[in-house]
Amino acid sequence: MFEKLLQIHNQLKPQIEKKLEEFRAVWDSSEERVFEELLFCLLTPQSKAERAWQIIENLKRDGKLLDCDEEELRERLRGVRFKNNKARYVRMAMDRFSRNGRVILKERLSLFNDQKEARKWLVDNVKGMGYKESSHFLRNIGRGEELSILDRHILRALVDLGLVREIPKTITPSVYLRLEEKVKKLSSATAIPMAHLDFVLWQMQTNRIFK
DNA sequence: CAATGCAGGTAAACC
DNA sequence: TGGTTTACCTGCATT
Repeated sequence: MFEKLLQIHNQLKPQIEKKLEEFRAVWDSSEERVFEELLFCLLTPQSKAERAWQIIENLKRDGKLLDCDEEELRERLRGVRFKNNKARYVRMAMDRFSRNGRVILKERLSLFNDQKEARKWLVDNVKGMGYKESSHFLRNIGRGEELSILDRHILRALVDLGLVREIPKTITPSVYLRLEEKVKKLSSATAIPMAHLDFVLWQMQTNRIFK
């Protein structure tokens, strides 16, 4: 039934595990490093990942990763889609997670034992972060192995596999959770870990090397 | 070269 | 209360 999936998984397994190892290293590095990933996930939707990182590097270089004027952020976010809204979200994230030049994001996330609870908290408390990007963020800091990042590529893969009839027009939280359950079932059925499945489905859909 | 369509979404208004 | 529509508003490929 899912031979293709298993085949891709076997082929990609070493790469995936290496990647997951890097994600865990992010969590172990520093508060600032984790905060960078949060900003990245705020900026990246429908924008270029390289551009998002470039902006974050520039903020770091200028000592403005934790505190930057919103007006200036708008300028810095040139090239990012919906930059005005996102500049506001970034500013709000700085307000919420930096105290006296220190980041208190890891500290806050440490309070959660359950990844889904952490995600729910992010969705409810970080403006600009929905289910997809909250899952993306948690994965990127090594705390999202149980979560699925349901972007349109992954959803198309689920449709191709016959697990979903069609891509929902609007993905509300409840729809997101229902779709994630399907991925979980697929994970169980194939014995491919959830954390691996996103990469496999992504690869299956785009047929490109992921970075 | 201008017009068009769409891309790893989210918030908020609307019924 | 919860699903649906609309605003946000850029880069790039296609026609």
